[in-house]
Amino acid sequence: MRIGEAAEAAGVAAQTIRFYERRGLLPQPPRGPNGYRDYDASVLAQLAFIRSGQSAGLTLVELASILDQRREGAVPCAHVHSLLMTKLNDIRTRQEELAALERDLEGLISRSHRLDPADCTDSKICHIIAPDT
Amino acid sequence: MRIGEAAEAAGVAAQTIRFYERRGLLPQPPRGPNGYRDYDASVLAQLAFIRSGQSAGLTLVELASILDQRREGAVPCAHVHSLLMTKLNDIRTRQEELAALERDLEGLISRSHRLDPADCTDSKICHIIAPDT
DNA sequence: CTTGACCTTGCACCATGGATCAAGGTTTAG
DNA sequence: CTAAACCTTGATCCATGGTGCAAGGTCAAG
Repeated sequence: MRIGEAAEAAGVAAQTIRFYERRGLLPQPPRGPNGYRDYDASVLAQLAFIRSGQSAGLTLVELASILDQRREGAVPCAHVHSLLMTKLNDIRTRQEELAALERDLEGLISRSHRLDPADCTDSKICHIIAPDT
Repeated sequence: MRIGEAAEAAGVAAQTIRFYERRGLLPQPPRGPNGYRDYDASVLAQLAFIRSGQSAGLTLVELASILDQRREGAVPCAHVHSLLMTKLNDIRTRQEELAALERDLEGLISRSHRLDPADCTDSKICHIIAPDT
């Protein structure tokens, strides 16, 4: 199976497959006499895995580490579990940051309703966004 | 006031000031006979404004648009208000995305407790992260 | 005169996940 | 034979917000 067929079957661009190979997510496939990459069906499972992993918020580097373990013959479950736990923690932290930012923005917006544009002086540039009120 | 003094007074690196100038956030200051930038105090207000704007989640491009309006003599209040509203919407959307991702991750993690590593076949790569269950 | 601190410019680099282009080789169909 | 469609490599670019380096000019103190 050539790269274009694999790409179409997996729903990604052929360039993306080469990119994954360079990044170590996919192993280097055997080549035909013309230098073309010759894939077997397992590449489709790996591409599907990458997609699922990405939708779970894992980065390509993290997915590469999982695929590496797999290729070395290990069962990556424990590693995956710890990656997922870390990711979940990151997400919760990010959520708190966003919530804080949301409160800030709501404050600024409600303040903007009380302020008079005429009071917006050059020196402040914008009195809605004022240096730490 | 030279760039180093301005940088120290504002608490940013001198290179950052040059970077802002290139990005259009700061106007090109007059130069001394030696070619050195010669700032007046207003640059400090602008730097402070940039910091506040950033902490409100605005990008440098957005802040540049505000500062541009200011320099053209306009009162940017309406523009700022619309930027803030858009930003607030973006944040809420992002929060929902993160919440969905959090639920997905929790599902995967709880599933990982029920699964047996022995069932983790090569073809699936990792049965915790399985192509769309 | 020399040293050190400051300034100038321009360019390259960091991570992220690819997209796009250039210049050429191959294969397949008409 | 030729054109289209596919493949190869390598390089460059996107946005974000800077950081760092190199090579040189300037200025004040000792």
